[in-house]
Amino acid sequence: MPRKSAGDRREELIEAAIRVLVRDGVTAATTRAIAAEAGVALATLHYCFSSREELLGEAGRRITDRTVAAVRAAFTGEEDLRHSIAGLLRTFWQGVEHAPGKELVGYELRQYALRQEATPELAMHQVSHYLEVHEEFLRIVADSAGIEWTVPVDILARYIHASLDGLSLCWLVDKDSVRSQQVLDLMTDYLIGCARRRPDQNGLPTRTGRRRSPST
Amino acid sequence: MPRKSAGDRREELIEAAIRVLVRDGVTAATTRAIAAEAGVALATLHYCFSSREELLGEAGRRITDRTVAAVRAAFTGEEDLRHSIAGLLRTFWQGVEHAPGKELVGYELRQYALRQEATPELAMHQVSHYLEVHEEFLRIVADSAGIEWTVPVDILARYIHASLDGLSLCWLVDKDSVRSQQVLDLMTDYLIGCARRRPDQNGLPTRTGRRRSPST
DNA sequence: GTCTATAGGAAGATAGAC
DNA sequence: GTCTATCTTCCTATAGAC
Repeated sequence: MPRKSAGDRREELIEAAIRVLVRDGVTAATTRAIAAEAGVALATLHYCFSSREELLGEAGRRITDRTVAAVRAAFTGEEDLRHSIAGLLRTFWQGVEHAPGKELVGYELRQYALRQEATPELAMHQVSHYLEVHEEFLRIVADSAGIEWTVPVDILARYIHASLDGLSLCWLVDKDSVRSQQVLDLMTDYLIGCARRRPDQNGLPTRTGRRRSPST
Repeated sequence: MPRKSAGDRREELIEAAIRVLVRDGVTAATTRAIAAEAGVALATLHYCFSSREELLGEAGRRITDRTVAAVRAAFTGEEDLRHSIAGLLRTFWQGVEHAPGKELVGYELRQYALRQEATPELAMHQVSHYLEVHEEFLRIVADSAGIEWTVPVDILARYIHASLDGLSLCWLVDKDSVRSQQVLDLMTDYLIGCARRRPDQNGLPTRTGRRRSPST
């Protein structure tokens, strides 16, 4: 009833789409369901978006961005290497256990994008952002704990992303939190083995705390 | 036109469903598409299966069983630990790179099952069979190379499954075979670190080659 | 910009003749 | 056991009044 700009409506519809996606999944996120969730008529949705695919794409990108921003905000490096790495893994893992719906729809959207062949960018968006944030965290850990990685950071980031992603999917199926935690401990041990004391850089003290991406 | 037993038709329909699933994905595997692929009328499908869900469940289970059987047949342990572990990972990885469609539909079916809430067993079937075969391979590697694992085998199996699964999904998106291989090398190194020489068991020679599951 | 109404189609499943 | 024809429901998307 109240008239709003197309931009505002788009906004509301995207948020409504996210709610439906997280609650009921991609297949259930029909244009009708989303319009109903937003409290507007079906035609209004098509006035703001050219197609369901466009809306789902926007919603998907936003879910990724929001998740990545959340972990970015939650994570801080520590001086103790083990705690720092464990914290990195925990930051991601808590997101999974506390919001399984979000995690699940992340997978669904990735496959939705892979099958559409008109939206491979959505899948890439998701993966590349996760890889980036892992790289960033690895650098923070290294800075905080005063170490350097013996393995290229992009490879290590890919390794962490893959392992966490696969472990999440496994947990979504069997909900075995105990064994999952043991696997996380395993990963922690391995990552510690990939670190070596940083050769002293003429007295410069190691920086601690957060490090913002130096150039974007 | 030719009359067959309901059992034979079921068989043909399951195989047809698998072809459609691998080629076009879960969403495209409609009852009509499957019936057409099998060359029978739509009603024949519903004569043999009570619902689309039942048929997809059967097809999904068979895909898993077949994939697991294939890797089982392809893998053999070796005396050299590194080669043995690398072989284990390669056995799975080749399946991914050579048949991305199968891999992708595996993910899709898992999520389909997770959302149906009437078929959680399909997802469990998939995960538990993969975990089992990894456990089995880890034991074969240990036997062949004459080592023992310093980490519980079920945890190590979960770790390998999760990492391979996540890496596959990542590769399906960005197709970065080079970096994926480097991650596999990383995993190999780590697994080697989880092995220790087996304490000599009063002269018994280490068994080499395949080991069939001792009791089933 | 927002709505009601509807086009136009594809989905799962069934009826009933053969 | 197999078919054609159809029911019913749900989908995406649009037409056109307000």
